[in-house]
Amino acid sequence: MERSSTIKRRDAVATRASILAAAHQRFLRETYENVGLRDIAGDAGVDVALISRYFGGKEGLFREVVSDEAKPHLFREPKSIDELPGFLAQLVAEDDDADRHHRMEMFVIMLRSASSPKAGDIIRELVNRDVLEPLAGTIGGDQGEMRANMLLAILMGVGVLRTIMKVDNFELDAEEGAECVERFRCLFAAALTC
Amino acid sequence: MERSSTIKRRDAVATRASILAAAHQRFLRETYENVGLRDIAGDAGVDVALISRYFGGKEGLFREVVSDEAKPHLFREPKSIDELPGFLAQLVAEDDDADRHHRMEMFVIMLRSASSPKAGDIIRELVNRDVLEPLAGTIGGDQGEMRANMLLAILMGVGVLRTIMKVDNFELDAEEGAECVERFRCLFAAALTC
DNA sequence: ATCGTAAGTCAACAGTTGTTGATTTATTCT
DNA sequence: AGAATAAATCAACAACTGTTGACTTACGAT
Repeated sequence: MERSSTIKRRDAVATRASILAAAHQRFLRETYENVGLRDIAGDAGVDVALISRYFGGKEGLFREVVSDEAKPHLFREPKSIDELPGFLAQLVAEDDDADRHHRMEMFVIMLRSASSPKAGDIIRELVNRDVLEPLAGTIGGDQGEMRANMLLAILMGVGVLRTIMKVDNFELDAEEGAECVERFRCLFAAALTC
Repeated sequence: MERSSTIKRRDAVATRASILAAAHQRFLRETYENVGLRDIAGDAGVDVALISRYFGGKEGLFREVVSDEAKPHLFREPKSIDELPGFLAQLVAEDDDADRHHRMEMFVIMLRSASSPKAGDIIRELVNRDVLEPLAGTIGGDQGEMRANMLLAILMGVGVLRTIMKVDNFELDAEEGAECVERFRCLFAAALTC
């Protein structure tokens, strides 16, 4: 990503970050096994060997991509149950905010590689700890766990349909944008109450 | 699948079916690229070369697995919009019926390999033609397309959460089973009306 | 200025993968 | 029974994967 046109200085943390950024973009668009380390290395402008050297292998690289970026960005903020539908609706419907955009990117990365045997374990652990449990905590009650699952199911379903099935018929122009948010807000509210 | 303990007779259509059945089971549990032709051949009890010979390659095999089985089993029956929520709810909540079971298996196969570049094209075509368009037709109206997308999103989200993320906290015991159906029926109804 | 250490490069490895050609075996028709 | 055809097998290919070791280069401290 950060290829300077001048002579490249030797900076370990810079190249590490460069690899991480390139890996993020690749895993965003391809499956875990369809992303080659040579592709990432090519994008980052470094040698392939450095990846296995710095991250201990492909699995370690993927773990660092999803976990280090997810922690501060996923579902940490304490939302009350009342504003939860609106919050989730904005998350799926609006893409302009940088934070929301990053959140959805993490979701896509997770969805893409969730089926892979190696990446799947990493993702499952992350989803349970950083998404499902906080969400169930916010909802509360003995049905909180199940409600959280239903909300996440909708969230993921939209993600799959959009980025993987590439259907994307949820209109995004400005006038229908607000209507789309409201529609999803209503749907999330129904998942919580019905 | 059909390994007789006696001497195996030479039957082209039988081994073709055997390969197809083995491939179905493999693609049900692994991603397109994680399923090796040698695995399938081993399960079917045939040589690897036969697969490329009969189906023209891995891509052709996958196409035949998803398309030939999907056609008569997916969403062909003409449901009215009123019984649509109940129909979909039973589909996701109850697994006892053989037809419903097969339907959900096809969904899982599609979800597993949707991210793969080669398998994805095949699946997208199938989803649009055999699921999304009939569904939008049943719903009708100018918003039918979008409503169909929302329904499918929920359907897929549940599938992802269950079979890929392996969360599966939707209880399935007999007493809560009916409650689960009702909950999803309500959710699908909300997606249609809100 | 020089030595030591860290950063980066190169080449090759061992293991897969899907696919294809030549060959052998079984079945069917005359 | 014998020839012709289809079915199944074997072996090997070429391309690709992630990973490792040995080597070279640049940097910073003494």
